[in-house]
Amino acid sequence: MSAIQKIRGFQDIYGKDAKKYRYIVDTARKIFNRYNFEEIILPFLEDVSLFKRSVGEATDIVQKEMYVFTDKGGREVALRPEGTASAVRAYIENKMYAEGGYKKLFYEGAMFRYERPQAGRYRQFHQIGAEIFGVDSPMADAELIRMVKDLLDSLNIQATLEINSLGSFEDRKTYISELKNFLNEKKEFLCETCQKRIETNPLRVLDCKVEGCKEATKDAPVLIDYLSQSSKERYEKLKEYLRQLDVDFIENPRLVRGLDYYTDTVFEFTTDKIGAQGTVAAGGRYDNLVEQLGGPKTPALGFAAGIERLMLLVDELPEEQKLVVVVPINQDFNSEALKVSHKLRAENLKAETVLKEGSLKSKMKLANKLGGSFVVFVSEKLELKDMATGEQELFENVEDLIDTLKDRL
RNA sequence: GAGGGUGUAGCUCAGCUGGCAGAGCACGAGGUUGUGGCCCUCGGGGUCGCGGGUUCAAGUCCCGUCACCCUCCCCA
Repeated sequence: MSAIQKIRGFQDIYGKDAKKYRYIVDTARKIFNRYNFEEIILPFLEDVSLFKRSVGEATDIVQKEMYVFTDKGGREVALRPEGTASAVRAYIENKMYAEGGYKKLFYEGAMFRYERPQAGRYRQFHQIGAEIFGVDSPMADAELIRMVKDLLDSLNIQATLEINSLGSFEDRKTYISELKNFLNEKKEFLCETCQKRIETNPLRVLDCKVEGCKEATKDAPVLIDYLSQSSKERYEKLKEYLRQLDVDFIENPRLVRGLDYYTDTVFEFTTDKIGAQGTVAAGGRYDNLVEQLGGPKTPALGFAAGIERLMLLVDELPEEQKLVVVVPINQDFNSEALKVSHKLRAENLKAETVLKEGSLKSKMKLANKLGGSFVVFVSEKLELKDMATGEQELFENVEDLIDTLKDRL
């Protein structure tokens, strides 16, 4: 019988990695909570057209990377490739706009994209993200970015923040057609992929790392010159607020994002420490999306961070609660040992009963392997051993032992 | 979707121009019949990723396939 393997690009996260995962998510929860975001738990499966209409019909995500299938009811469904579309759908469907004011949501969980796996890129990967609905002011953009920075700071991750403004759809449309004209004139100097990108993703050409392309696009039209007055002002405000919040940033006039729905502010936190997939968190504003998906006109913005990528950058985990290993010295004391562990746990101590029967020596080896800081020997009496010093102390009853343990842990 | 690399013990890997499948670590038992780590002794472990081919003989050569890693593309 050959063993079954996991699906390509999918992974089991366990051991230290699971701890990192949990640590990252817990940290994010804490910080998002401080900023008064509410959690929303979103479905993994959505109607395909949700993503077609939000992420964009022409994007790689929709064209090549979605897990799409027909369910038993004949519905065309997709495993979500990202979280924003679902959040927006939920915002509209649950009429959260009717609550008045504005709405701040965060989510966490698996996303699915059928891509070739590589470092920091999986077919099932996990994101933490947050969205703000109903705020027009760039104050929100600044606070959102500050919040992402808070998260990275608490995880002790250094990343560079790049920002840009894409303006409105209209601004961008004019710009893109100008850019296409420019690129078509320079076509012969561009690399093969960029020649194709002129039609598929002209903004991306400006980001190309090939020297020839860099040279050819040096004098390319710059998006910011095409922005409306209000977009420019918004962008200036954002920069002012970011400085006020002590957020360092680099302006990258060529920064674009791969999803169609962005307007005005876009940002990206990147690092060069984890290989080719350097973007660790990214987001921006999407003022048209809610309306585009059938809701009332609502300005909105958000971001998402890749948990696996953050995991590559986290090396220190917070200290865990110390473990007490309860060892019956022989079988006659098994039931007493179970009771002792039970009592320790009832007092919020982390206890492991040695569940293997055998020589005391083998149980001690196990206690050591399990990482016990203390061992409690259970016989006619109770004896506490400090595994670091080897010192032992006798106790008349569990209560006294617990008191001593609480002091020492 | 394109290119390159790698699959041998639980882990890290060695195995030359084809000729008995190995090491270190880890694991188990014992040395101490009520005490871990260090040390010593002994021991268990392999369809050499999978399928086919060449050969007297394949871990080694050839073809296919799957998985992983890396790069491009794209993105978190």
